[in-house]
Amino acid sequence: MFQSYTIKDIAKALGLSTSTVSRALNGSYEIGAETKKLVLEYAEKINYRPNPIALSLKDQRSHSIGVVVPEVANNFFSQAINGIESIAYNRGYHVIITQTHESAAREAANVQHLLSRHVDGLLVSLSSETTDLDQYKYLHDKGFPIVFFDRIANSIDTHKVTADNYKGAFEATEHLIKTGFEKIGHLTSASQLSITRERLEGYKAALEKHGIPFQAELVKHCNHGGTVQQEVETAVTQLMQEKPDAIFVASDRLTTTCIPMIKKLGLRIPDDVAIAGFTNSDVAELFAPPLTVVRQPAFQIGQVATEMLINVIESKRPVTEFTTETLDTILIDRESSHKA
Amino acid sequence: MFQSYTIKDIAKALGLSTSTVSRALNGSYEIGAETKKLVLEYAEKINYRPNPIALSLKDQRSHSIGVVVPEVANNFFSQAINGIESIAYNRGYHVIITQTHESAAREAANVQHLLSRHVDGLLVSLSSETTDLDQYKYLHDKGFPIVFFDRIANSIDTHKVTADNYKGAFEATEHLIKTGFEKIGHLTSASQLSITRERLEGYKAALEKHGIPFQAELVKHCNHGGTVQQEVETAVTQLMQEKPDAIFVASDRLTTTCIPMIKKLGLRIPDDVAIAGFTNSDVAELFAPPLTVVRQPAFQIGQVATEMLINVIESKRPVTEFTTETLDTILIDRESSHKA
DNA sequence: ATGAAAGCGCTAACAG
DNA sequence: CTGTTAGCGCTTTCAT
Repeated sequence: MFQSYTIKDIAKALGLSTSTVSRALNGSYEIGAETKKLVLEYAEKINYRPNPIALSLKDQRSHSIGVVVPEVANNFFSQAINGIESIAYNRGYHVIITQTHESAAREAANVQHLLSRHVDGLLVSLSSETTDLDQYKYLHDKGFPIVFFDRIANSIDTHKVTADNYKGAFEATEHLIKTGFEKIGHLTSASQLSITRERLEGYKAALEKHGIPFQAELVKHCNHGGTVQQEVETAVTQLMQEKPDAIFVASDRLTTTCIPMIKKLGLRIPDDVAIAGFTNSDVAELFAPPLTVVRQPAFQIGQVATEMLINVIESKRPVTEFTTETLDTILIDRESSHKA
Repeated sequence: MFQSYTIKDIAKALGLSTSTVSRALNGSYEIGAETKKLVLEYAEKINYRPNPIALSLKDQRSHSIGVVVPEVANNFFSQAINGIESIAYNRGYHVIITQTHESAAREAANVQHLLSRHVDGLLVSLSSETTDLDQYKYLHDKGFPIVFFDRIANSIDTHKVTADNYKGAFEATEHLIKTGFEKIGHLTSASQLSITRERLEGYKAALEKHGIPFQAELVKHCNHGGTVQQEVETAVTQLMQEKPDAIFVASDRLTTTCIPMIKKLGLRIPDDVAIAGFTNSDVAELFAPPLTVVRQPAFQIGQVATEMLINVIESKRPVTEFTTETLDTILIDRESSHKA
């Protein structure tokens, strides 16, 4: 359909062999200076580009990395993908993005799909439904490069990158306490997710530090992470029956979806109930009221994870030492958490 | 690094030739039923997956499509990408996404990069800086499949998919007029963009229909489409000096960025100035005040564009008939456009 | 210093 | 019905 020049074309045009051309192009030393110059100039002239597919076939590497995320149309993930792209592009990899839509089955299918495409490594943020990590364990044991980010798999010893969820949650909760709220609810995602656990711990720690007893009935989980309207509605309704004076919301989607529901119940924010939540929305400032948020360094998380992954991929020797990078969150204080 | 089985492994294990195995796998008729069964069962058992790279090399197709968009972290584009992915995935293509960040130079580099990766076709939404379309013309003339979406190139006769920008703008403007506003400003992006032109036309047509004279000083352009804060600030300030009683904003990013600026000028929405604007934000309802928006069918636009592109790619004969699909927008009426 | 040839995984034309 | 062979574009021995 769209033909570009090959090494053969150059060889023919210059009366050389393909191997000579190849050597010239690759800056090999064992080659005549003038021949080399000739080849390079001609290649430049016809705008020669090596065929990456042929290269991949040769060295068994696709120069692509697979990304598995719950949703693309989500502030956190689109920003993270932005970071992933920026690094991958510079290091000569392309990125294949797949979405799980929070389904474990879809996630497994995506991983299979990516493997069949021979990606060189995987960047994964687990779906909220995922409990079975066997496929990742299997791959990792075989030496296949995997880096988890954001929603990580604790039981697998590989590179991981997250925001400091514990600290972010701690700060948000403490902020609410210091502002004067006493009965603080917690709206969060599926309990098996790492982010859910870490944020819950941060929430608990802040309560404890300030001598507020933890009450299990003030914590409500949404197992589909806010993608199912009904679920959030139920959780919010139940939570509000406990009459908390503030809520700390633990995920991007939940933070935005819970607000209209609270309003629907006839409650005013922050007069009846204050809100602080994790979100990477750029427009939280424009909300009624402007939203107090914990913001994750999504772009950097994407970048760091990609750096790590490509380092593993390009490592000469099998990697056995793995690290977990934790990046700071930012708390932005706005009206939704102010005392009436 | 991570080895999977090849057709050769199967051939060896079963004492057959690779071509027989290939035929069995591809369901060729000229093959013994039992041999076929044998091969298929064994392939199934070892979870054989054909190497797509080898296939690509063979038939000179990469089974990947290149996407060129301004930004990923943008409501409209992330939703469109979602649509692109959904179709591409089902039709066996993978998607390589690149971002121009509204730079023409970056756009040209991205196209080159994608071509060097031998993508089978291109899905393009132009940057606001792009005026030179020569590279696209050249490719298109050579028969290379390109589909433009959203921000299209009028001078190139290929498939295109857009929202009905004219109608969307007309409806929004007419809505403002019918609500009772009389001096309606228009905040929009770079004038060379198709979406800018079409929306401006819709705006003008609505004014004309209702006997309101068009005033050029009520139209302000932001050449970087809202990515540069300063530019929006200048445009908004200048526009407000004309004292419009309503503004129709013509792009996603601008709609959200202009709001804080208007507030900063001490103006209340909609009491001092009403707002209606294009945006695909999911949270426009939560704004203060809730925002009247024109919403584009971003997901479908992505889907339709991808369908078209893959059809061209897979067409046996050169495609010479091109169509432009126009999808309806939705006007959602909320407080920001209500009369005091 | 350069060319010939093999091989990466797969398919298809060509023999049998 | 099945095996042999060539070839996609490129690199890399192995010869020369």
